[in-house]
Amino acid sequence: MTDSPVRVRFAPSPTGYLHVGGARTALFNWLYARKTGGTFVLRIEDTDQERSTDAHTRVILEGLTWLGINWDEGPYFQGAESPRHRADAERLLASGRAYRCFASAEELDAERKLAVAAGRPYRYERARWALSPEEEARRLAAGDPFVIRFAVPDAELAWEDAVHGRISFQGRDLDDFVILRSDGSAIYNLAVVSDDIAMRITHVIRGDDHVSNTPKQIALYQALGAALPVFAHVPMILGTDGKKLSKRHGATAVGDYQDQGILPAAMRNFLALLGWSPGGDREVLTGEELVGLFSLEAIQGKPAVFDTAKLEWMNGQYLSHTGADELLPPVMRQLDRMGVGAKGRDVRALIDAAKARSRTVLQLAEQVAVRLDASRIVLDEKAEKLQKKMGPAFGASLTVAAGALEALTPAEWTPDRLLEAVKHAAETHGLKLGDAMQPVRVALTGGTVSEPVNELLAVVGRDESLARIRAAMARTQDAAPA
RNA sequence: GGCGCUAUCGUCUAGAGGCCCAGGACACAGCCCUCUCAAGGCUGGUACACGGGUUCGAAUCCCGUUAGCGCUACCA
Repeated sequence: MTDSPVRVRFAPSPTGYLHVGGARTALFNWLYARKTGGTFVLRIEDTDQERSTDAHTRVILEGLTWLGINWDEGPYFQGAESPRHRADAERLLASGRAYRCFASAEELDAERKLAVAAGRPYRYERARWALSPEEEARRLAAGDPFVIRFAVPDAELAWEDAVHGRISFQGRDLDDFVILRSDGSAIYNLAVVSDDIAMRITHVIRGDDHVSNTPKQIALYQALGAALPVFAHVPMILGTDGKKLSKRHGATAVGDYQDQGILPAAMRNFLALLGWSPGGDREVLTGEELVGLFSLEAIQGKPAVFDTAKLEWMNGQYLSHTGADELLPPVMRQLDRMGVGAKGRDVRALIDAAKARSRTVLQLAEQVAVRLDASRIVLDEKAEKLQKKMGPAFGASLTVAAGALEALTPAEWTPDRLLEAVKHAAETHGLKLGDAMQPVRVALTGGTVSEPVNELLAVVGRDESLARIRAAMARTQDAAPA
């Protein structure tokens, strides 16, 4: 089994967007495939006709692609495999491992309700619904609807889980579950096993919520005469309140993070570290390192809380270390959305100026926009406070700065010369460097935080910088009491 | 209720019997650097759920308790 080439699969059902939990499961499968030189198969489990949509399928594929998770085979659609599912059910029926059950859903529901009302656990009893051969033949001939149930063996159903170690269930604790509906379509557990066998899947890496399906599936593999794959059940992802991550917790879809300006590489790195650790103190890892270090056994057995603050920190790390060329497309897209044109400027220089102080592409684009377009300047709280605190000195500083800067020719408008000029002006007027710089920063950006002021001036440009300083001077004069 | 999984700082985790009166990262506080902030550096607080064993020795092994989570459908 384990000596045959590794084949793993990610099998989402297209009934919603690509959840971060699903994305992480996909990532683990992908990492394992890449690590072992195996094959990563994508299978869409669209057998729930009611809830599955093509739009969801598309979003899932886009999400995976965005994360850089590429698949080697597929996407296959489970719905197309129903003839094989049915054939497998028939085989089980023929071999006596499964049987027809004529109990209707209504009858069963009624019994269940009764049991619950009486406060006792409900169990499906095989004997309770058993029919004599004659009776079964009669109802079959009459065309009565029936489902096919799997006769769960009274035996231990155990496996060596790659993340949890040995897990064991007793067959007698499991009900005879339905494998084929009365309309002839397969139920999940049969469909999955049938597909995984047909696709020669060697390692089933999936969410923890499938642990209790596994004994049923193992019994099915055995009854179908197929070798068992290795199972690896990865724990759930929780919200900050310790509950399973859901819409209530805000962003849960991969697309949400894309919209918030998270870089795919950062998202991938963060997701990989959620429930898995390479050991030691490593945090920021390249895709290659992730692949090289990955192992199923190092996956954590307990659920992990999704910490947005750490994601953003991680994203900031990537933002700082990613070149402007690479950041240009997402920033341009965002500027576009904001309705800000590049005006023939080299946006890459602006990206380099602002990326170290941004945690998301959104923040970065906002900073680029301010440097591009004066109309986006809005005094923030700290800037207001500074201006108030400095009083007339604020305007005076600007006047000093303007004087020194105007003396510079366009050719002299370089970071070095700018720093020199401002320093000199500050000295001659007895100003502290900070008192000379901060008002300029506020005039140029509306905030008290930015790259060094001389670099800011250089990147905004001579005419534009001077215009912004003059505008700020005018503004402070208006605000000053008569 | 039954069955199963899990249990180290607020969060992500390192730790596979002595190296641990528990290490790193995020977050938080302070300091340094500095025109501001970020980055970087330094410092600080906070954790082995509880109770029994086993052992010369337990965060690490065993049992129990408690808690959280999952499953318990003609959903996937």
